[in-house]
Amino acid sequence: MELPTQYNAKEVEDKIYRLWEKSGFFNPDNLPKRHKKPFSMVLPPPNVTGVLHMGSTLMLAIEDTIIRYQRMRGKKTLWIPGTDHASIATETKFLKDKKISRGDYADNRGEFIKLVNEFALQNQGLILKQMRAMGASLDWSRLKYTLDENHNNAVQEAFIKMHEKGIIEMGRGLYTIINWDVKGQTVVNDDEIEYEAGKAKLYTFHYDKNFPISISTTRPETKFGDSAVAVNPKDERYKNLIGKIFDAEFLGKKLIIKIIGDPSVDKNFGTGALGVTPAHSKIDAEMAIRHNLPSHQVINEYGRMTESAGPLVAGKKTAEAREITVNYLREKNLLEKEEIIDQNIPMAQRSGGIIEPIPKRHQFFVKVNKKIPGRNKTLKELMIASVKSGKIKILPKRFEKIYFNWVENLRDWSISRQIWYGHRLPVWAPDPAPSGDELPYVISKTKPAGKEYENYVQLSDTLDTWFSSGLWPFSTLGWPEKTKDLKMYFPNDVLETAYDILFFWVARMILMSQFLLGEIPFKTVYLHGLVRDEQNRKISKSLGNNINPIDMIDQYGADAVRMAMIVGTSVGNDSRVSMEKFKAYRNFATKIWNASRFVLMNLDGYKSGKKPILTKEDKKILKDLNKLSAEATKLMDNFKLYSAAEKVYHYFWHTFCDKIIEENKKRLNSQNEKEKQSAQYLLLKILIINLKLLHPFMPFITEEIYQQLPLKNKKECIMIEEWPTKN
RNA sequence: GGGCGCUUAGCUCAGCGGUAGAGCACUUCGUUUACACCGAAGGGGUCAUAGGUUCGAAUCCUAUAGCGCCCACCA
Repeated sequence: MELPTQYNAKEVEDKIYRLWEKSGFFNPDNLPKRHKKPFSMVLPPPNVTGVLHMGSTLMLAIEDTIIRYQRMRGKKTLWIPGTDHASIATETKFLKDKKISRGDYADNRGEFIKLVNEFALQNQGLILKQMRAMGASLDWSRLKYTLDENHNNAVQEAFIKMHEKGIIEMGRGLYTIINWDVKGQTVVNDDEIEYEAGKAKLYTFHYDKNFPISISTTRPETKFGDSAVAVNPKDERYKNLIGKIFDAEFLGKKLIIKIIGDPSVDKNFGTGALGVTPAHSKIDAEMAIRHNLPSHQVINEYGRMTESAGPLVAGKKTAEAREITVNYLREKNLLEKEEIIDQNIPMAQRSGGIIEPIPKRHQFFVKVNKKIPGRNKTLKELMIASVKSGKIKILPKRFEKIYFNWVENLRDWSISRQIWYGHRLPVWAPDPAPSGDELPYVISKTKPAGKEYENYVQLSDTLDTWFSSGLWPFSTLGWPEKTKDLKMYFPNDVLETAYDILFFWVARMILMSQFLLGEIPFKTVYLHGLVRDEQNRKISKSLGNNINPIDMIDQYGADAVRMAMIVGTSVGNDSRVSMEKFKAYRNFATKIWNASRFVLMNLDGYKSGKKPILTKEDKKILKDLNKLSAEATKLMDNFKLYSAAEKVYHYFWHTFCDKIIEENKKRLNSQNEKEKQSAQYLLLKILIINLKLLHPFMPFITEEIYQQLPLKNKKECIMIEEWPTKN
């Protein structure tokens, strides 16, 4: 048989992938009988508008390796593919791309959604194709999308169930301070904020000449909304003022300021007195509730001053208002001090716009500290117990600590978004909404029937995209229906993802699963790190160090790319990629190819199935090989993929090729048929075992060679061969 | 401010209580009919520093220094 000396990955990969797809074995329903015990994972669904990047390449390499290993171990393996509509990300991208705003479609939301959806889906085929190019053995017959009818239904159902139990609640209006993304025109959750290090001026001043205390602030423009000055109750300087109420005139605006004592005030910061602005600070709002203070909103959703900010600044942008305020204070000799301090500026992760804390009505929240009726536990407690009990194992273990730390400090999850593209809340309310904080509303998937609901419309808001993603491990299996898949494949065995979405996603899945199914969503969480370039920089477009994985696959082959991603990458740690690495494993592929070619070339007269006489030396070699298999198995079971890959690599190249093949060349050329047969048997045996051990890592080349081997009991493909634990 | 990591051969990283490891790079040699995307031989580390525990420490403990990440967001 004539094979080229260099392995042509490009030619082989398409052909082999088609062979696998045709075999049907990506779908566990089609696997042979020996595959009984289920093993399931979901693919973290990439954003539908995305393209494959190095991070997703790493993810696919790890997950496919795990799945292929488990499949060979005889598991009934299910790996579900899907894509995410990624509401806020996609809508932001769409608006930017088309240079329009939601306002342009104010009267035609339907049309807007249609356009975003088209925009979102136009690239879906590309990312799916790229996953195939990596060799991912995903069950395409179960392909899901987060806007599928079933998933949509799951989202509505989840909302309804959580609302029923009082775990989802509407916020309290004026005293509910949310993070408002002025640029993106939506509420965002605490963890969607990024802080930019910066400097700010801290101003110390009196509201007016008659006011007895001076206060410090970095945001003078918010002071129009003040309703109190808080001091520490133990602060001797102010003790006797507590409880008094003063009228103050602040740039033409009349303020009624009560002096309150609150232990949260730091005596040593600034003047030790804090102007309380309930409408524009979460901490102040909490204080206002404790002390029963009124709240006045002075900044609106567009980052401009409201009417209640008074005549001199109403309608101005916050920055202008600040300038006017400071100038005024300076002129009137009310400004005591200006100092520069370090301050981090909150920015919206998606839009990059400034975050403005403002009050907002009719917002829904997941209450994490509320006891769930009938279970007497809070979501927080359930989330912690899932991991503390050992039911969920997080790898590497240090992330368990990080997880606990995060969950313990978790605050209520704000889930309403003013985005349009996404899952709309199943909430109906009168249109127009009555003024005031109270809103009569009905929870329903469709418009509630009845005369009294005639003027009800569905709320405009959609749900935080992570609310939807949190359902993924079971919605993909058919939940809320009681499907066969759900019964068989839930909880998932492994959830593999990047550590930077531990909170966003992993924690939310645990929350949702515990609440809705009373069960953990998965048993093991395998976290991988970031992929960096050879200079340890993050890979990003702006740095220009972007490596396109598809180019790498074209150039070096998918197997080499997969190995380069896996070897040298331990669980939870960042890894680096470089051309050298790709090259090294491309060379390894060639080595595998040539060694196999050599074995095949020397099989003249070989009788398969007949076991020849083996020397002591041969037996020792096979025994060592057993040891290797056992070691690799143990490493794989412990998710030490990098280590297993390296071991097999090393054995194949430096033991099998450099020693065993070399030492057997003489025997292969021997005139003694028996000796020749023994050598042929030995080499072929070692080769096939190595191919199996390598298959999860380098599926294409091992399959291509397997297809050409003369074997007894040959399976349809190496993909469903038995993983060698002993030979 | 709180937390978590990392520091081992030139580079990237394993090892995590029993005489220092891998890949890549480097040096020398080799046109052996599988492979030069190759082979053979070889050089190279007081495992960040200082203490401690131990018969024995890269490995456990405590400090120190440098680097990195996450969380909080003091008005």
